[in-house]
Amino acid sequence: MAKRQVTLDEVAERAGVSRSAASRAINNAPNVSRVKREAVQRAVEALGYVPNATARALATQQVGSVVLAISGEDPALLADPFFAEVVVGISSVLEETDLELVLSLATSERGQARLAQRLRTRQADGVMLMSLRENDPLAALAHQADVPVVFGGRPLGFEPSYYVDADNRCGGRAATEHLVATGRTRIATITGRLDEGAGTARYQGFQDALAVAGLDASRIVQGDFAEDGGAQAMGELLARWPDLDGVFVASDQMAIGALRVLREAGRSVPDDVAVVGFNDISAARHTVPPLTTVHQPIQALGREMARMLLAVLAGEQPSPLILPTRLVVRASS
Amino acid sequence: MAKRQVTLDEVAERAGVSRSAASRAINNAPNVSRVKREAVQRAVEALGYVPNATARALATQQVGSVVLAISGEDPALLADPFFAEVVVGISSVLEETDLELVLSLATSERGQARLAQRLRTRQADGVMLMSLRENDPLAALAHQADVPVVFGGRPLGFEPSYYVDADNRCGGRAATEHLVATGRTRIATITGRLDEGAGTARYQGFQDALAVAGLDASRIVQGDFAEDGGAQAMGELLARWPDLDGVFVASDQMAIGALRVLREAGRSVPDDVAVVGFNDISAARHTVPPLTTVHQPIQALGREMARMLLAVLAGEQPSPLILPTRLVVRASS
DNA sequence: GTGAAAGCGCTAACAA
DNA sequence: TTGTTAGCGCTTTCAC
Repeated sequence: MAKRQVTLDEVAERAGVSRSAASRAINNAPNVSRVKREAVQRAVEALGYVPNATARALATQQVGSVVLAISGEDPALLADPFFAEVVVGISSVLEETDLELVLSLATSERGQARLAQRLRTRQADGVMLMSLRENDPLAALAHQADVPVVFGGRPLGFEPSYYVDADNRCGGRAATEHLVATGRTRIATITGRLDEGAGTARYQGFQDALAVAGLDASRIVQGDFAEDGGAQAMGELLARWPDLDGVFVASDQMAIGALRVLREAGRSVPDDVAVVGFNDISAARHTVPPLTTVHQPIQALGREMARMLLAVLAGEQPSPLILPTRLVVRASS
Repeated sequence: MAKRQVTLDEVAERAGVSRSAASRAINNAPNVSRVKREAVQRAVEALGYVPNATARALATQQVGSVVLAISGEDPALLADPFFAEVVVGISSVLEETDLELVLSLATSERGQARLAQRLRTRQADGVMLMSLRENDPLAALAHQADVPVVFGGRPLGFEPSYYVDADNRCGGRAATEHLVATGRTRIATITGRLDEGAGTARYQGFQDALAVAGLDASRIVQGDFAEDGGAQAMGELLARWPDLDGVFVASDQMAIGALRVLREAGRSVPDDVAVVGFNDISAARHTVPPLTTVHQPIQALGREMARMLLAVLAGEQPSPLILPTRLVVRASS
């Protein structure tokens, strides 16, 4: 540990050139002669020189990292397969660049404060913000941020310049239409959090479809996207509308909880009650019965967020992106 | 964007003190008079000063971040619920500190190279390394690393100073003993990757138990910890030893795949074949039938890794940690 | 094509 | 308790 760092000066000396020449050679700037470039090359190898990123960052005013901030009070949020997939997408893009990914769970007060500071002091070159709540303090931060911000999902209450979202409304509609098309008439929904864009959009899709079909859209219980919440919501639904024959659940995680409750209540799926989820997480294929759900390209969401941020960083002005969703019919409906 | 940064000098000037005084006040060093401290305080507020972390890092030679590196060729690794939980544990600890978490998926050549560089140039204050393979290039890096390294799971081939692991061998043994105790006699196993510590340890536990019971331990197929691998391995197992009546599967993910194959093969679980998994991921409760499995405290694993790293960073020499595992009996056995 | 010199913003040793 | 003075290691004008 704590070996002394080999500095650029040492390389320069060894190569018998000036420090600036060495610097140019290393960052392969154009104005360096062949011989010097090669001399520097050799010196670098010989000395095992590796540039100090911090110093470089200080000099260039570029940090070399971007942060992914996830809002929400529960640190376990990240364990949600949805976010995990998003992270995979993001890091697959970032791996091709020299940027690194800083994970910022802005759950505690402290976490929020830290994030705020980072955003204001350009301690990151860019920020990706996910799953903002309505009136989320992070939104304010984003506005005064010193660095580009890309949103994952459209936040409620304002339209950011850069975001990538899935077509949640359309997906919710497709899911519900499917229930209608398969003959269900007493259709309920377990919504996601209605203070998040994805939650409201999916719910709107639900309303859209039932309005067109002329069906009653009042069977609704609000959930929270998580499994236990889904179970609880299903219980409530069953208690209030025991005659329901179809339910659109705004996330697969909740749908898994709902399936459990339905089973415990002795309702057969899909015979008594058809269930359609949302997200198409990998677990959806293995529920019993396998879950009909709305597929959204989660990894792609992450990838596109990262790409968009890169584009902004490169001085471009990419336009917002809406990724398509599509219904995947399995046995639960 | 790109507001000019307020510097310490400006604060000092505004407060009417020297820069060093300002610096001391801000880092609340002892030797500053009350009045100056407060003057600086006010100036900071008035100017909206926020220290520049990069400059500080350069001066103090402390970066303020730690990296979690996950080895493996598949970027989707992170979507594994196991890793996701570990990350949750880590970040819950880090959130209490001023360190941030850099996620480094060392999957591509490039990723590895970058990580190597970071490790060698002290671009992070510490490193957590997970799921190293035998002869993993990362291990070499870890040795020449300039910064403290904490391992998640014991790597094969050497004993690092700092690691936290789960008691995999004991867990594998408990799982297998349970199969024995419930009367199974033709017991097979789907191992994890045998070039990873966790994989071999669980397999050893399997062997231990069967040796004690005097049963045949030759029914083994190697898996890879992932669901599809588990399905495939189960197929192979069934083909080679159609008479098996119990199987210890070294990860829940693989067990989920195995359950599917058993169902498709018309074997009833647990009547024809008892299945025991490992990890106790949340999905294990919802398989059909619910999965008997070996619980390990995954979030705690992450937490302890982070704590251990903090301890090392604080100059302590924490001893390695082995977290307990325990059998959770559900309906699949 | 090359080198000298002036920073980037902060900390820390030293002298006062 | 205070201020002065060097750095930390790199980039980048600006003359040559």
